Amino acid sequence: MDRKLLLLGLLRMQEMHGYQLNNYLDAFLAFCLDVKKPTAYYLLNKMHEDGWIAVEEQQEGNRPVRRIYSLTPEGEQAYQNLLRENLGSYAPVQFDSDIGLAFMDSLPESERNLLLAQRRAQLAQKLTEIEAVPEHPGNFQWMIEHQIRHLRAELAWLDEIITRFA
Amino acid sequence: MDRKLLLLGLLRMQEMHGYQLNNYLDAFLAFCLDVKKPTAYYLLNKMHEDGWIAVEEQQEGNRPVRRIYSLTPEGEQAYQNLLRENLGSYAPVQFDSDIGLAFMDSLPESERNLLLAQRRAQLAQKLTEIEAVPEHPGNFQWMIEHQIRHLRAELAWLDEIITRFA
DNA sequence: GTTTGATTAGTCAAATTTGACTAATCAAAA
DNA sequence: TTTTGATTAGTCAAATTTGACTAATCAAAC
Repeated sequence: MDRKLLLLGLLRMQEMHGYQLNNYLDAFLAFCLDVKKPTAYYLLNKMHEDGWIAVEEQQEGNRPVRRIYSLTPEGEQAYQNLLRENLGSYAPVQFDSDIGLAFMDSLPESERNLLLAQRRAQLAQKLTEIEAVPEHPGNFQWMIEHQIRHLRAELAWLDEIITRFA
Repeated sequence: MDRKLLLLGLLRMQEMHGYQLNNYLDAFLAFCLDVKKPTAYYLLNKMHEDGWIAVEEQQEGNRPVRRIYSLTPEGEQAYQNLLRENLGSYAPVQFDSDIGLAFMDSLPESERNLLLAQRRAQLAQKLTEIEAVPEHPGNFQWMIEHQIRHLRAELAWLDEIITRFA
Protein backbone atom coordinates (compact mmCIF):
# COMPACT_ATOMS: atom_id res chain seq x y z
CA MET A 1 0.00 0.00 0.00
CA ASP A 2 2.78 2.40 0.89
CA ARG A 3 4.34 2.02 -2.49
CA LYS A 4 1.05 2.91 -4.09
CA LEU A 5 0.89 5.96 -1.89
CA LEU A 6 4.37 6.89 -2.99
CA LEU A 7 3.55 6.66 -6.68
CA LEU A 8 0.28 8.50 -6.27
CA GLY A 9 1.98 11.21 -4.28
CA LEU A 10 4.70 11.66 -6.86
CA LEU A 11 2.26 11.78 -9.76
CA ARG A 12 0.16 14.18 -7.77
CA MET A 13 3.08 16.55 -7.35
CA GLN A 14 3.70 16.34 -11.05
CA GLU A 15 2.36 14.07 -13.72
CA MET A 16 5.08 12.04 -15.33
CA HIS A 17 5.82 9.31 -17.78
CA GLY A 18 7.16 6.00 -16.59
CA TYR A 19 10.73 6.68 -17.46
CA GLN A 20 10.72 9.94 -15.55
CA LEU A 21 9.09 8.27 -12.58
CA ASN A 22 11.53 5.39 -12.44
CA ASN A 23 14.38 7.75 -12.97
CA TYR A 24 13.26 9.86 -10.07
CA LEU A 25 12.95 6.82 -7.85
CA ASP A 26 16.40 5.75 -8.85
CA ALA A 27 18.15 9.05 -8.72
CA PHE A 28 16.60 10.71 -5.69
CA LEU A 29 14.88 8.20 -3.52
CA ALA A 30 16.99 5.07 -3.84
CA PHE A 31 18.86 6.01 -0.68
CA CYS A 32 15.74 5.56 1.34
CA LEU A 33 13.25 3.59 -0.71
CA ASP A 34 13.79 0.62 -2.91
CA VAL A 35 11.18 0.34 -5.65
CA LYS A 36 12.23 -1.59 -8.71
CA LYS A 37 11.12 -0.74 -12.19
CA PRO A 38 8.87 -3.73 -12.81
CA THR A 39 7.22 -3.10 -9.46
CA ALA A 40 6.50 0.46 -10.44
CA TYR A 41 4.96 -0.59 -13.74
CA TYR A 42 3.00 -3.31 -12.04
CA LEU A 43 1.51 -0.82 -9.64
CA LEU A 44 0.90 1.79 -12.31
CA ASN A 45 -1.03 -0.76 -14.36
CA LYS A 46 -2.98 -1.96 -11.39
CA MET A 47 -3.93 1.53 -10.35
CA HIS A 48 -4.83 2.31 -13.94
CA GLU A 49 -7.14 -0.71 -14.00
CA ASP A 50 -8.66 0.46 -10.75
CA GLY A 51 -9.30 3.85 -12.28
CA TRP A 52 -6.89 5.71 -10.02
CA ILE A 53 -4.55 6.75 -12.76
CA ALA A 54 -5.10 8.13 -16.24
CA VAL A 55 -2.69 7.51 -19.08
CA GLU A 56 -2.21 9.86 -21.99
CA GLU A 57 0.04 9.07 -24.91
CA GLN A 58 2.23 11.71 -26.48
CA GLN A 59 4.44 11.49 -29.50
CA GLU A 60 7.35 13.80 -30.06
CA GLY A 61 9.00 13.49 -33.45
CA ASN A 62 9.90 9.92 -34.12
CA ARG A 63 10.86 9.11 -30.53
CA PRO A 64 9.13 6.29 -28.72
CA VAL A 65 5.70 7.19 -27.39
CA ARG A 66 5.50 8.85 -24.01
CA ARG A 67 2.82 7.70 -21.65
CA ILE A 68 1.95 10.36 -19.18
CA TYR A 69 0.45 9.07 -15.95
CA SER A 70 -1.71 11.33 -13.84
CA LEU A 71 -4.21 11.04 -10.99
CA THR A 72 -7.91 10.73 -11.63
CA PRO A 73 -10.38 12.03 -9.04
CA GLU A 74 -10.67 8.45 -7.76
CA GLY A 75 -6.90 8.41 -7.55
CA GLU A 76 -6.96 11.59 -5.50
CA GLN A 77 -9.46 10.00 -3.16
CA ALA A 78 -7.36 6.86 -2.87
CA TYR A 79 -4.34 9.04 -2.19
CA GLN A 80 -6.14 10.74 0.65
CA ASN A 81 -7.17 7.41 2.14
CA LEU A 82 -3.77 5.82 1.86
CA LEU A 83 -2.15 8.91 3.26
CA ARG A 84 -4.39 8.89 6.31
CA GLU A 85 -3.77 5.21 6.81
CA ASN A 86 -0.04 5.66 6.56
CA LEU A 87 0.21 8.74 8.75
CA GLY A 88 -2.05 7.35 11.43
CA SER A 89 -0.17 4.16 12.05
CA TYR A 90 3.30 3.00 12.83
CA ALA A 91 4.79 0.32 10.59
CA PRO A 92 7.47 -1.64 12.43
CA VAL A 93 10.67 -2.42 10.62
CA GLN A 94 12.61 -5.64 10.66
CA PHE A 95 16.32 -5.98 11.12
CA ASP A 96 17.28 -8.98 9.09
CA SER A 97 20.88 -8.30 9.91
CA ASP A 98 20.14 -9.27 13.48
CA ILE A 99 19.57 -12.84 12.44
CA GLY A 100 23.25 -13.22 11.81
CA LEU A 101 24.09 -11.63 15.15
CA ALA A 102 21.92 -14.16 16.91
CA PHE A 103 24.01 -16.97 15.52
CA MET A 104 27.48 -15.41 15.69
CA ASP A 105 28.61 -17.96 18.21
CA SER A 106 28.94 -20.59 15.55
CA LEU A 107 31.88 -18.84 13.95
CA PRO A 108 35.45 -18.69 15.24
CA GLU A 109 36.17 -15.45 17.01
CA SER A 110 38.67 -14.15 14.50
CA GLU A 111 36.40 -14.67 11.54
CA ARG A 112 33.47 -13.18 13.36
CA ASN A 113 35.45 -10.06 14.09
CA LEU A 114 36.56 -9.81 10.51
CA LEU A 115 33.03 -10.08 9.20
CA LEU A 116 31.70 -7.56 11.67
CA ALA A 117 34.43 -5.15 10.64
CA GLN A 118 33.34 -5.65 7.07
CA ARG A 119 29.77 -4.95 7.99
CA ARG A 120 30.81 -1.85 9.83
CA ALA A 121 32.69 -0.59 6.81
CA GLN A 122 29.65 -1.01 4.59
CA LEU A 123 27.47 0.77 7.05
CA ALA A 124 29.91 3.65 7.42
CA GLN A 125 30.16 3.84 3.65
CA LYS A 126 26.43 4.11 3.26
CA LEU A 127 26.31 6.79 5.91
CA THR A 128 28.97 8.81 4.16
CA GLU A 129 27.12 8.53 0.89
CA ILE A 130 23.83 9.67 2.24
CA GLU A 131 25.36 12.50 4.22
CA ALA A 132 26.67 13.79 0.92
CA VAL A 133 23.27 13.80 -0.76
CA PRO A 134 22.34 17.39 -1.56
CA GLU A 135 19.18 19.16 -0.47
CA HIS A 136 16.03 17.49 -1.53
CA PRO A 137 12.84 18.96 -2.83
CA GLY A 138 9.85 19.10 -0.53
CA ASN A 139 9.46 16.96 2.49
CA PHE A 140 11.63 14.21 1.14
CA GLN A 141 14.38 15.97 3.00
CA TRP A 142 13.07 14.38 6.16
CA MET A 143 13.30 10.96 4.77
CA ILE A 144 16.98 11.58 4.29
CA GLU A 145 17.37 13.12 7.70
CA HIS A 146 15.61 10.17 9.25
CA GLN A 147 17.82 7.75 7.39
CA ILE A 148 20.95 9.59 8.47
CA ARG A 149 19.97 9.51 12.11
CA HIS A 150 19.08 5.90 11.83
CA LEU A 151 22.37 4.97 10.24
CA ARG A 152 24.29 6.86 12.91
CA ALA A 153 22.42 4.97 15.60
CA GLU A 154 23.06 1.72 13.80
CA LEU A 155 26.73 2.47 13.62
CA ALA A 156 26.86 3.19 17.32
CA TRP A 157 25.00 0.00 18.07
CA LEU A 158 27.29 -2.06 15.88
CA ASP A 159 30.33 -0.53 17.52
CA GLU A 160 28.95 -1.46 20.87
CA ILE A 161 28.47 -5.03 19.77
CA ILE A 162 31.95 -5.16 18.34
CA THR A 163 33.37 -3.81 21.57
CA ARG A 164 31.45 -6.23 23.71
CA PHE A 165 32.88 -9.07 21.67
CA ALA A 166 36.38 -7.88 21.05
CA MET B 1 18.11 -15.56 2.27
CA ASP B 2 17.99 -14.23 5.80
CA ARG B 3 14.80 -16.11 6.52
CA LYS B 4 16.48 -19.29 5.39
CA LEU B 5 19.34 -18.54 7.71
CA LEU B 6 16.88 -18.03 10.53
CA LEU B 7 15.16 -21.36 9.98
CA LEU B 8 18.43 -23.20 9.57
CA GLY B 9 19.79 -21.58 12.70
CA LEU B 10 16.75 -22.52 14.73
CA LEU B 11 16.72 -26.10 13.52
CA ARG B 12 20.41 -26.25 14.20
CA MET B 13 19.90 -25.23 17.80
CA GLN B 14 17.25 -27.87 18.11
CA GLU B 15 15.46 -30.00 15.59
CA MET B 16 11.74 -29.34 15.54
CA HIS B 17 8.52 -30.13 13.83
CA GLY B 18 6.73 -27.47 11.84
CA TYR B 19 4.23 -26.63 14.49
CA GLN B 20 6.92 -26.10 17.08
CA LEU B 21 8.90 -23.95 14.68
CA ASN B 22 5.98 -21.75 13.75
CA ASN B 23 4.97 -21.52 17.33
CA TYR B 24 8.41 -20.38 18.31
CA LEU B 25 8.44 -17.76 15.58
CA ASP B 26 5.07 -16.55 16.75
CA ALA B 27 5.62 -16.64 20.45
CA PHE B 28 9.20 -15.44 20.79
CA LEU B 29 10.35 -13.73 17.66
CA ALA B 30 7.26 -11.98 16.35
CA PHE B 31 8.33 -8.78 18.09
CA CYS B 32 11.32 -8.51 15.85
CA LEU B 33 10.79 -10.79 12.88
CA ASP B 34 7.72 -11.40 10.85
CA VAL B 35 7.70 -14.82 9.21
CA LYS B 36 4.28 -16.18 8.33
CA LYS B 37 3.41 -19.83 8.50
CA PRO B 38 3.08 -20.49 4.77
CA THR B 39 6.40 -18.77 4.22
CA ALA B 40 8.04 -21.04 6.76
CA TYR B 41 6.61 -24.15 5.11
CA TYR B 42 7.57 -22.87 1.70
CA LEU B 43 11.15 -22.43 2.80
CA LEU B 44 11.26 -25.72 4.66
CA ASN B 45 10.10 -27.53 1.54
CA LYS B 46 12.50 -25.70 -0.66
CA MET B 47 15.43 -26.40 1.60
CA HIS B 48 14.32 -30.01 1.84
CA GLU B 49 14.32 -30.25 -1.96
CA ASP B 50 17.77 -28.71 -1.97
CA GLY B 51 18.94 -31.32 0.47
CA TRP B 52 19.59 -28.90 3.30
CA ILE B 53 16.98 -30.30 5.59
CA ALA B 54 15.98 -33.85 6.52
CA VAL B 55 12.46 -34.78 7.50
CA GLU B 56 11.58 -37.65 9.80
CA GLU B 57 8.03 -38.69 10.56
CA GLN B 58 6.98 -39.71 14.03
CA GLN B 59 3.67 -41.01 15.24
CA GLU B 60 2.56 -40.75 18.83
CA GLY B 61 -0.66 -42.59 19.64
CA ASN B 62 -3.37 -41.56 17.27
CA ARG B 63 -2.29 -37.92 17.02
CA PRO B 64 -1.47 -36.43 13.65
CA VAL B 65 1.98 -37.33 12.37
CA ARG B 66 4.88 -35.17 13.48
CA ARG B 67 7.46 -34.22 10.92
CA ILE B 68 10.75 -33.48 12.52
CA TYR B 69 12.99 -31.19 10.48
CA SER B 70 16.72 -31.23 11.00
CA LEU B 71 19.86 -30.05 9.24
CA THR B 72 21.76 -32.27 6.86
CA PRO B 73 25.52 -31.79 6.41
CA GLU B 74 24.70 -29.75 3.27
CA GLY B 75 22.35 -27.72 5.41
CA GLU B 76 25.11 -27.09 7.91
CA GLN B 77 27.33 -25.91 5.08
CA ALA B 78 24.59 -23.66 3.72
CA TYR B 79 24.06 -22.31 7.21
CA GLN B 80 27.73 -21.42 7.48
CA ASN B 81 27.66 -19.66 4.11
CA LEU B 82 24.49 -17.72 4.78
CA LEU B 83 25.75 -16.75 8.20
CA ARG B 84 28.98 -15.36 6.78
CA GLU B 85 27.07 -13.50 4.11
CA ASN B 86 24.71 -12.03 6.64
CA LEU B 87 27.32 -11.09 9.23
CA GLY B 88 29.66 -9.57 6.70
CA SER B 89 27.23 -7.14 5.16
CA TYR B 90 24.84 -4.44 6.19
CA ALA B 91 21.26 -4.70 4.95
CA PRO B 92 19.64 -1.27 4.85
CA VAL B 93 16.10 -0.94 6.12
CA GLN B 94 13.30 1.05 4.60
CA PHE B 95 10.97 3.34 6.47
CA ASP B 96 7.71 3.08 4.64
CA SER B 97 6.16 5.30 7.25
CA ASP B 98 8.24 8.15 5.92
CA ILE B 99 6.26 8.13 2.71
CA GLY B 100 3.31 9.54 4.56
CA LEU B 101 5.47 12.17 6.23
CA ALA B 102 6.66 13.34 2.86
CA PHE B 103 3.12 14.11 1.83
CA MET B 104 1.71 15.45 5.10
CA ASP B 105 1.18 18.85 3.59
CA SER B 106 -1.86 17.67 1.73
CA LEU B 107 -3.85 17.26 4.92
CA PRO B 108 -5.34 19.98 7.07
CA GLU B 109 -3.21 20.76 10.08
CA SER B 110 -5.66 19.54 12.67
CA GLU B 111 -6.16 16.18 11.03
CA ARG B 112 -2.47 15.79 10.47
CA ASN B 113 -1.80 16.34 14.14
CA LEU B 114 -4.47 13.89 15.11
CA LEU B 115 -3.06 11.21 12.88
CA LEU B 116 0.47 11.78 14.08
CA ALA B 117 -0.72 11.51 17.65
CA GLN B 118 -2.33 8.23 16.74
CA ARG B 119 0.88 7.03 15.20
CA ARG B 120 2.79 8.06 18.27
CA ALA B 121 0.41 6.12 20.50
CA GLN B 122 0.91 2.98 18.46
CA LEU B 123 4.62 3.36 18.55
CA ALA B 124 4.65 3.94 22.31
CA GLN B 125 2.41 0.93 22.75
CA LYS B 126 4.74 -1.28 20.81
CA LEU B 127 7.67 -0.03 22.82
CA THR B 128 5.91 -0.79 26.08
CA GLU B 129 5.08 -4.26 24.89
CA ILE B 130 8.57 -5.12 23.87
CA GLU B 131 10.10 -3.67 26.98
CA ALA B 132 7.95 -6.10 28.91
CA VAL B 133 9.21 -9.14 27.01
CA PRO B 134 11.11 -11.37 29.42
CA GLU B 135 14.66 -12.59 28.98
CA HIS B 136 15.29 -14.49 25.83
CA PRO B 137 17.34 -17.57 25.26
CA GLY B 138 20.68 -17.19 23.56
CA ASN B 139 21.64 -14.25 21.49
CA PHE B 140 18.11 -13.40 20.54
CA GLN B 141 18.26 -11.08 23.50
CA TRP B 142 20.17 -8.66 21.32
CA MET B 143 17.52 -8.60 18.73
CA ILE B 144 15.15 -7.40 21.38
CA GLU B 145 17.62 -4.91 22.74
CA HIS B 146 18.23 -3.58 19.26
CA GLN B 147 14.53 -3.26 18.63
CA ILE B 148 14.02 -1.43 21.91
CA ARG B 149 16.73 1.07 21.15
CA HIS B 150 15.38 1.55 17.72
CA LEU B 151 11.85 2.15 18.92
CA ARG B 152 13.07 4.67 21.47
CA ALA B 153 14.92 6.53 18.76
CA GLU B 154 11.89 6.40 16.55
CA LEU B 155 9.74 7.82 19.28
CA ALA B 156 12.16 10.66 19.83
CA TRP B 157 12.23 11.36 16.12
CA LEU B 158 8.48 11.34 15.84
CA ASP B 159 8.19 13.69 18.80
CA GLU B 160 10.57 16.02 17.12
CA ILE B 161 8.50 16.02 13.98
CA ILE B 162 5.35 16.60 15.93
CA THR B 163 6.95 19.51 17.76
CA ARG B 164 8.24 21.07 14.58
CA PHE B 165 4.75 20.99 13.18
CA ALA B 166 2.70 21.83 16.22
C1' DG C 1 -22.59 -34.35 26.68
C1' DT C 2 -20.75 -30.69 23.94
C1' DT C 3 -18.09 -27.17 22.68
C1' DT C 4 -13.85 -24.91 22.66
C1' DG C 5 -8.95 -24.51 22.23
C1' DA C 6 -4.46 -26.53 21.71
C1' DT C 7 -1.74 -29.74 18.87
C1' DT C 8 -0.33 -31.41 14.63
C1' DA C 9 -0.29 -31.11 9.66
C1' DG C 10 -0.36 -28.30 6.19
C1' DT C 11 -2.59 -26.44 1.22
C1' DC C 12 -4.10 -23.27 -2.33
C1' DA C 13 -4.90 -19.50 -5.09
C1' DA C 14 -3.80 -14.93 -5.40
C1' DA C 15 -0.88 -11.00 -4.91
C1' DT C 16 3.53 -9.10 -5.14
C1' DT C 17 8.25 -8.55 -6.34
C1' DT C 18 12.20 -9.11 -9.01
C1' DG C 19 16.23 -10.26 -12.37
C1' DA C 20 16.94 -10.43 -16.87
C1' DC C 21 15.65 -9.15 -21.08
C1' DT C 22 13.86 -6.57 -25.58
C1' DA C 23 13.18 -2.56 -28.81
C1' DA C 24 13.35 1.71 -30.90
C1' DT C 25 15.39 6.67 -31.46
C1' DC C 26 18.70 10.17 -31.22
C1' DA C 27 22.95 12.88 -29.66
C1' DA C 28 27.53 12.86 -28.80
C1' DA C 29 31.89 10.79 -28.40
C1' DA C 30 35.56 8.05 -30.58
C1' DT D 1 31.47 6.44 -39.33
C1' DT D 2 30.60 3.65 -35.74
C1' DT D 3 29.61 2.92 -31.23
C1' DT D 4 28.04 4.14 -26.95
C1' DG D 5 24.80 6.04 -23.72
C1' DA D 6 20.57 8.39 -22.70
C1' DT D 7 15.59 8.38 -23.61
C1' DT D 8 11.41 6.10 -23.99
C1' DA D 9 8.67 1.97 -23.52
C1' DG D 10 8.07 -1.79 -21.17
C1' DT D 11 7.60 -7.52 -20.80
C1' DC D 12 8.11 -12.14 -18.98
C1' DA D 13 8.88 -15.95 -16.29
C1' DA D 14 10.23 -17.10 -11.91
C1' DA D 15 10.52 -16.50 -7.05
C1' DT D 16 8.41 -15.15 -2.96
C1' DT D 17 4.88 -14.00 0.23
C1' DT D 18 0.48 -14.07 2.16
C1' DG D 19 -4.67 -14.49 3.66
C1' DA D 20 -7.85 -17.74 4.09
C1' DC D 21 -8.80 -22.21 4.52
C1' DT D 22 -9.02 -27.56 5.75
C1' DA D 23 -8.49 -31.75 8.76
C1' DA D 24 -7.80 -34.70 12.44
C1' DT D 25 -7.07 -35.68 17.68
C1' DC D 26 -7.39 -34.90 22.41
C1' DA D 27 -7.95 -32.37 27.02
C1' DA D 28 -10.43 -29.38 29.57
C1' DA D 29 -14.03 -26.31 30.44
C1' DC D 30 -18.96 -25.62 30.58
